[in-house]
Amino acid sequence: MKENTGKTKYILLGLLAHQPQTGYTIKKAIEYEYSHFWQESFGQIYPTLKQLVKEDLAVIMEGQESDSTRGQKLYQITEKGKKVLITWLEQAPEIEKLRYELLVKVSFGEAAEPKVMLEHLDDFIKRNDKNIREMNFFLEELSKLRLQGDDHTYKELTVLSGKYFYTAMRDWALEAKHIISERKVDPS
Amino acid sequence: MKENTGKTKYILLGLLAHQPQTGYTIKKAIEYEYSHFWQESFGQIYPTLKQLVKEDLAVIMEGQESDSTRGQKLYQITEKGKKVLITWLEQAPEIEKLRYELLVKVSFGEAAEPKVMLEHLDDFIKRNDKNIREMNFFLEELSKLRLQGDDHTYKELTVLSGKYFYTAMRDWALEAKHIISERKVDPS
DNA sequence: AATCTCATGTAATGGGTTACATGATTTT
DNA sequence: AAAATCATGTAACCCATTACATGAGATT
Repeated sequence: MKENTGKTKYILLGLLAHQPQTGYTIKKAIEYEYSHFWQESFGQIYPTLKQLVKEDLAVIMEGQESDSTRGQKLYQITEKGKKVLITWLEQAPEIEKLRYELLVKVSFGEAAEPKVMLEHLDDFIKRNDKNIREMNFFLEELSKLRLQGDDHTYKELTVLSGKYFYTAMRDWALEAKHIISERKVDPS
Repeated sequence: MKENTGKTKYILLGLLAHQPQTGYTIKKAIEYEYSHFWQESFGQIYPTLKQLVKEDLAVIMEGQESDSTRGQKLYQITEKGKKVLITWLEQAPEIEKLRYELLVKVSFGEAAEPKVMLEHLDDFIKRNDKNIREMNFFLEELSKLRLQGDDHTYKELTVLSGKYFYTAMRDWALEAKHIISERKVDPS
């Protein structure tokens, strides 16, 4: 088995710290709540869960399953796991590197017809608009929960970051389209 | 040798379309002008250049080196290479996936002391401010070149995207700090 | 009965960074 | 003479996705 010095381990600990879960529900949770800034595949999740158990950071909750769980394994974080999680949270996060294929294409825009980049930007704007609507929807949901005394401040912050991010990208693309169009009309 | 179905190939073609270059100058160009949205290592660049030659997308410029080039190989894009580049530019870019460790940590913020996330956010704000200043500097430089009749519209667009992006991230972090602090003072 | 979703897991493959190896030229 | 930079390249390793294999339970 691999050593796994990466981040998957800590994401899983963070999710297990919230509530005991199976590999499958962890995957679904990441897809639903983290996909705009993080992703994990089954190929990472299952081996890493095994690793967590091996390192005493999590245990499989045996017995007392009320309903007949078919084959699933419910993982629970240990005290040691909580400590490891907190230590990791305190460490400075890695400086983020982006890989934005759209921007690479735009940078080579001169080599193509202006229409090509304008179309890519249109698609990009649509995508970002969709994401902005999604972020707004989540913010409303979280705000409702808050009124019911159910606080999710930190989750809200990540959704808010998505809103800021997608809005900035959309606004940039609108300006970029404008700049390219101007130039097309008046190539002085 | 690897097949390399990835993007490296096209980035190199895009850079070679601008001017003939060596692997080394390509690396430096990517570090200087692309690092905020793309990166490549020597371990990718050199094998890919070989591959380009093998596929007739680039050739090594032999002879006529005026100054004694020590061991370096100057690569030049071929007509076939230009066609392949244009075809790639026309294809829709891959939908971008982010991996933002800071946001993962923030999402687990409840498990740590508020001070921990506030400090991470402070660092993040500083980093973004630095990047914003850098983008502004680049924009000024490009604007000067423009006055001299040297157009870099598409390059400017990518720098502008950086400015939008880093500004949005900084503004979000400022609001996030505010929200966490409010909550700390008044934990009703 | 067939199909869909739940559920776990492994193997193959790909893509990328880092470390290492080598040597020339330039700067201090 | 030593150190820094220029310059190319390979090997090891790591991380991650995808494809595949298996099977239970639920739905049509």
